[in-house]
Parts: sequence; structure tokens; C-alpha cells
Amino acid sequence: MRINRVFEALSHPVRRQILTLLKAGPMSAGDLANQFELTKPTLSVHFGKLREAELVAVERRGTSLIYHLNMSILEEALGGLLGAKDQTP
Amino acid sequence: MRINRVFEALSHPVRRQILTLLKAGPMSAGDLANQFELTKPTLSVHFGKLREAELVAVERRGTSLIYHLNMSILEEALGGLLGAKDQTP
DNA sequence: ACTCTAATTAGATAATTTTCTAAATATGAG
DNA sequence: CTCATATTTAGAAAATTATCTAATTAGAGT
Repeated sequence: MRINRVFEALSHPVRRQILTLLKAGPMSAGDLANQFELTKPTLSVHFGKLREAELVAVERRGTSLIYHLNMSILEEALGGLLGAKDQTP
Repeated sequence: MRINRVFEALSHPVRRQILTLLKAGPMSAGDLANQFELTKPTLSVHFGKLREAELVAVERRGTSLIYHLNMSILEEALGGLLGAKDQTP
């Protein structure tokens, strides 16, 4: 896990909102993009950063790409900062 | 707590390293700055962002400023992302 | 008051990130 | 194969962030 990429990905409010939306369940790129007042290419770049950080995984269904939240990377990254010695929650 | 400021503060590797150093205990601005190959003014800007996010608190002792880690803000912010599905940061 | 040390603030520039429009890619339907 | 839909990639401009040097503020001691 590239911790730098994870925290860099978490630094933008739009990307954190994407993760929050995905907590309710998987969603297509288009459906996610429609939740924001930004263009689809812009959202696509945000998706790319979340993918690079492995905070989301993607699966193709027909012409759509379905994004899934990857909770474990979040837990690892955030847990890493909270406890260097006491890693157990 | 301004969640945006917290995550923005956490996005830079130098600032995360500062927090890690402070886990061992409080430290002066100068001692912290000496751990990096950056100028003191640059580190001072990083300290400022950590202060704004309330991830650290500062106390004056003589001519020195002593920085302390504020663990609870870290827990709140990170817990917020991991936590309930209806949470909107 | 003067000086020394510690740290921050100001101002400028460099580097990075975000966003857009236009073009390209991938998939399924006819 | 062609067309339409869904999404990403490319390239450029705008906005933000990081960094430096120089100047400033703050406290302690002489």
C-alpha cells in the first residue's frame, strides 16, 4: 500500500464524498458523476486517483464501470497513523 | 472541527512525519525542523497548517514553542470516514 | 536599551493539482 | 460494420500549494 497515494487521494473533498457515496453500495461512474456539479472527465480523474490509491475497485458491467469501496485500505492507512505501536483496534 | 482542514493537513508527507515524531512526546519547533532537510520557515508553514487543523497544540516555554500532538482530532476525523454510512463530512 | 536565540510572517517563484473542452476507447445493439 | 452510450485520456489553462530568502516578532539575559 502506497500510503502517500492514499492520503493524497483522501485530501480532496470531492474524493471523500465519492467514498461516502460508495458506503451505501457500488455505483457506476456515471451515477457517481451525476452527484456533482463537475464534468464527467473531471470526476473520471478523481476516480483514477482513488483507484491508484486502491481505495476503490472497479468492475465492468456492459458499457458501465461499477465502482466499489475498498474499506480495508482505508482502515490500514488510517490505523497506521493512529497507532505505530498499538496497531490493534 | 473543520474536516477539510484536517485532511488537507494530513495530505503532505512532511506533516504526517511531524505527527509521527510527536507521538514520542512534545517537541520544540526547532527540534522538529532539524529532523527535515527543509528550511525552518518552510517547516513553520507546515506547523501552521497542523495548528489550523488542531492536529497539534502549541505551548510557549521561554523562547521556544513546544508542539504537542492532539490525538483526539485525528481519531474524530479518521473515524468519521470509517464510520456510519449516513455520515456526510 | 541592546543583543542573542527561537520562531514566524511576507513576498516571490516553482511545482503541483484541478478543471475544462475535445478527442479517443470500449462495449453492446441493430 | 456502424451507431449510440459510457467512460477515459490528452492537452492546456486556472487555481492552489510548497518552498525559498529576507524581514519581523517575541522572550530571556546582560
